[in-house]
Amino acid sequence: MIFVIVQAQNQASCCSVCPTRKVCLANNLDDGELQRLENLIEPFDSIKQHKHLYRVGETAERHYHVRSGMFKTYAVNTSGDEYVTGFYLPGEILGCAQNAGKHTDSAVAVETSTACRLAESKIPDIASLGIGGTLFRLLGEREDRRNQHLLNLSQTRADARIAGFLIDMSQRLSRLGRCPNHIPAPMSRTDIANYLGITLESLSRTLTRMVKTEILFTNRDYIEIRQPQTIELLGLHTAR
Amino acid sequence: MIFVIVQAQNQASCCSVCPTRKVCLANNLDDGELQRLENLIEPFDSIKQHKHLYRVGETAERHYHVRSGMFKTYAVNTSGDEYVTGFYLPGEILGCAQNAGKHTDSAVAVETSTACRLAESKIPDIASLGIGGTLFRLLGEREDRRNQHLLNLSQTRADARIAGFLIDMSQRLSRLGRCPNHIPAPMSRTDIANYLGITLESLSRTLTRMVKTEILFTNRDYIEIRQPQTIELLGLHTAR
DNA sequence: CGCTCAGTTGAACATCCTCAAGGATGGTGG
DNA sequence: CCACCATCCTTGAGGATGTTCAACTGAGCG
Repeated sequence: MIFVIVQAQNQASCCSVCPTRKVCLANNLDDGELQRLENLIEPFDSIKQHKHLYRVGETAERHYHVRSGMFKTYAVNTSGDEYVTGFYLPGEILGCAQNAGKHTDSAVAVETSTACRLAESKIPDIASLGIGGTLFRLLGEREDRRNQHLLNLSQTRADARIAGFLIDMSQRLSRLGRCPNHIPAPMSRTDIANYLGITLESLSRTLTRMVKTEILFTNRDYIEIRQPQTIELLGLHTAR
Repeated sequence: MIFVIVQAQNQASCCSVCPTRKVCLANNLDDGELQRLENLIEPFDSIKQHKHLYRVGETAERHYHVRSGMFKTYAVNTSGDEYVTGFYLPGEILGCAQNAGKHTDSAVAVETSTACRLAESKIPDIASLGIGGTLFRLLGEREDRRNQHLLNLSQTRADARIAGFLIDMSQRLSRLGRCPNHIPAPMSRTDIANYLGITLESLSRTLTRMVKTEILFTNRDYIEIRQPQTIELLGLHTAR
């Protein structure tokens, strides 16, 4: 009986049956390449809600690829304030941000999630698989998202920041083949507000207003975009 | 006579006599390695004020290393608004931000400057020189600065953002062996305000207030930090 | 059932933004 | 060399927006 369970887990850890296969490194590989990739990747781990994937200051030896669920990364300043620096969906990479070989942020699961590990030392092997390009594409997209977030934070209006956040999530969900108007929100409102650089109260008030005007529908678990075109307009709008 | 001038230029383009040698890729190389590096790097170009190093959408074939002066990078949104995404000092790398092989931002000289070019195709050769580590360190520092900027923008107070900016510039100047309290400002106030996500007027007013309280001294060309400890405090302070 | 914590709502206040006008500076042409 | 102009920067007043502090609501859980 135990044996059966173990076998089931092994199967589940295989890239060939991974639900995010189409959007991660395993994209566009033939069966032989896929098997070689599986030998390079460390079996995925299940990370319980609020458990850390890694912490700031730890030696950065791996990249992590989200397989299911959601992670957030955050940094803490000298005053002890937490700053949420990113949310990560399946297929996305985290753990790259490092300085002098140490992680410069911490990563925690906002809901029970799974992630594959890829040792940095294996990156040359990855490149030889002909998927170095995919790796760099993923890293490039990550950089691009960070730039977008930066531009988003240079806006002052709360509704514009929220819209920018929703648009970003929306695009990333479409890429996963999921509904772009149904934004899962397993993270707390505090986390979202923090990520957007506004207070919890501002976020709450603005969301409430957007629900009243039927731009959104929200509950504890998700945010539903009812008027995508309005959100799009708000996101483009800059306060200056 | 012409020959003499050409020879002088060639000498100047050599890493061995480069003023930023100690903070760029040429760091810690012996004479032989230095010569091999010089063969990989394209001779530096002088870029006149307001001239572009590259533009968004162009094929990203090279990294650029600032040799002297200062560059800014910026993006333009669909409404035509400009967003300054970074300022670059000697020794720093720009041109990495790309998506699908195209530059996602534009780079322009804010004063007459020089920059070395490094073709991406040469990066494997760079790695073989044993300075791949230095390249990744430079890239890592760049990533780190971007993260800091992100955290800076999540603050709402103009004085905190300005302080964060000055602290960042200060640290980068020290690394160059230059005075950390004398911040050159060849870029316009508009550029700085834009970079900090505040209006030109807010920047101006806040700077004026800081000058009146003798925290700073400013003129068109530079910002002098008179009370580093006050700036430090403001930078740590978060509005939330 | 009551506790706790996340989220919402309210009122007063601080800060920033907008629009507008007034300097200062650097370059150009007479 | 100086007057003029364009541009950049500074300053002012009023309105919009976000923050703070505090009270309240509601869902989840022992």
